[in-house]
Amino acid sequence: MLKNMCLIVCFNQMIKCNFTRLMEKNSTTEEKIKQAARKVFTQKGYAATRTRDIAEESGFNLALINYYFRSKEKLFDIIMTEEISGFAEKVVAIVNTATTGFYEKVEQIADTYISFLIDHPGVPLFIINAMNDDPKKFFSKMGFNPKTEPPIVLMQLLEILIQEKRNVHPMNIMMNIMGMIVFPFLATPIAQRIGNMSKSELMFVLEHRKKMIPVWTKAIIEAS
Amino acid sequence: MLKNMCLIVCFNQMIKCNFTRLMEKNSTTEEKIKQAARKVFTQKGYAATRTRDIAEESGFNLALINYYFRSKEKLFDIIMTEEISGFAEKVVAIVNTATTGFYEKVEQIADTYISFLIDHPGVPLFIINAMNDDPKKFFSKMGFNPKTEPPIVLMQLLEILIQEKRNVHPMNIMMNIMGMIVFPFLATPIAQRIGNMSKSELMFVLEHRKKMIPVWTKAIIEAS
DNA sequence: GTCTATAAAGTGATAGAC
DNA sequence: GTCTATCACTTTATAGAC
Repeated sequence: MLKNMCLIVCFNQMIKCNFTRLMEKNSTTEEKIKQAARKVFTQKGYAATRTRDIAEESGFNLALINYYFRSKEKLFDIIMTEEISGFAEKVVAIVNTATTGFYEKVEQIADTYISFLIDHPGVPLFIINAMNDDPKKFFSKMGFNPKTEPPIVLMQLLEILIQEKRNVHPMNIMMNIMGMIVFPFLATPIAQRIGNMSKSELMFVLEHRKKMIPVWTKAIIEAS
Repeated sequence: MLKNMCLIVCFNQMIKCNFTRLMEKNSTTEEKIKQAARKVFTQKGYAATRTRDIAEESGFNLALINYYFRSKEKLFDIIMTEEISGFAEKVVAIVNTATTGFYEKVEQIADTYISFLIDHPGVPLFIINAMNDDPKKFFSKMGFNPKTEPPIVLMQLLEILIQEKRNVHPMNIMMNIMGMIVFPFLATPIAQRIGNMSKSELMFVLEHRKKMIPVWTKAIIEAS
């Protein structure tokens, strides 16, 4: 009988423990505050958000922000680092594979990124601001340092340009590719106001870009 | 003798007056504060700049900002409006002429804009932030309202796309053109760090873009 | 862990002397 | 017009009760 009781208690403990482990990632106070911070920081930027905004958005008290994260800046750094890795890690893998060719990589990047950005349209502006605000900090958070070898895509592109005797700086091509992927998410208001586009129309245009960016890239290189 | 004195005084007054008129546009206190404000606002954005920063940058006292401009926000609005018109007015003229063709316009815009942006590299990020921060305010300051007819370029592009039976949304082409012009100025840190480019190298690349953007545009359209 | 209350510093704006 | 001094308010951060 005693043994049975013990087992039940043990079992309940186990359930509780696993349940907690499963839930905690999304429902801890700490995590809730982080989610609130991510939302507000992404929307308004560092300077314009007050810790009170984050507290309100999280549903918790102002003091808890400092209890969990020490300061506004430390919290921001965590969010920034996460956003950067979320943005970068997808691409780093693709960009540094030797087994795929250049155009194949462009295809993968365009597809992966645009899908990601459709779900996180505020990320590009957030990242570009963080990058311009403090480049050194940004690239170190990104795990990039001057000694890092240039990514394989860049080498592959260079090879194509040399082989085909194109007269362009590879960075000019890379900027076009990055711009084609990212710019629409910076200029959404233009599309909406001047282009007079509805949300679904914008969606259609963005989906179309996934397919077209590799094609356009090829055309750009061949015209150079 | 009295008459001579009078003439001299008059003459001196005239000199002084004209001299003042010539100088005042650049050396009035008001103008100096505006220049300081432009610099700081463009560098750090509205929320992150303190009126004290502007005062220090201008060389004048904090109180003079309110004396001349009533409030931080009113000063910002003036700067924003000026930046927007400076950025827009160049293009509006080009974009709405019926006498030039589409590709000719792209040529002119690329050339004019990139030259302008080389001298004012902080403007694109400033404008994009202002636009995303408060689109309604932004477009009204820009003199654009929903009733405004779409610019002539857009019509000309549409005509080309229909005539050549291209299967793209015109906005997709416009975003590429805008992105090709503007994106390098948002991503300068990438070029410098990852591309490891010196300032002169970056300059060379940017100059090359002036010529290439029309060519690339044509290639993109023909590949669509 | 979470709250209330408050300290400590910052920030926009103004009054008043010169 | 320009400055110093200061007010009024906001904002980050912490102390201490529960």
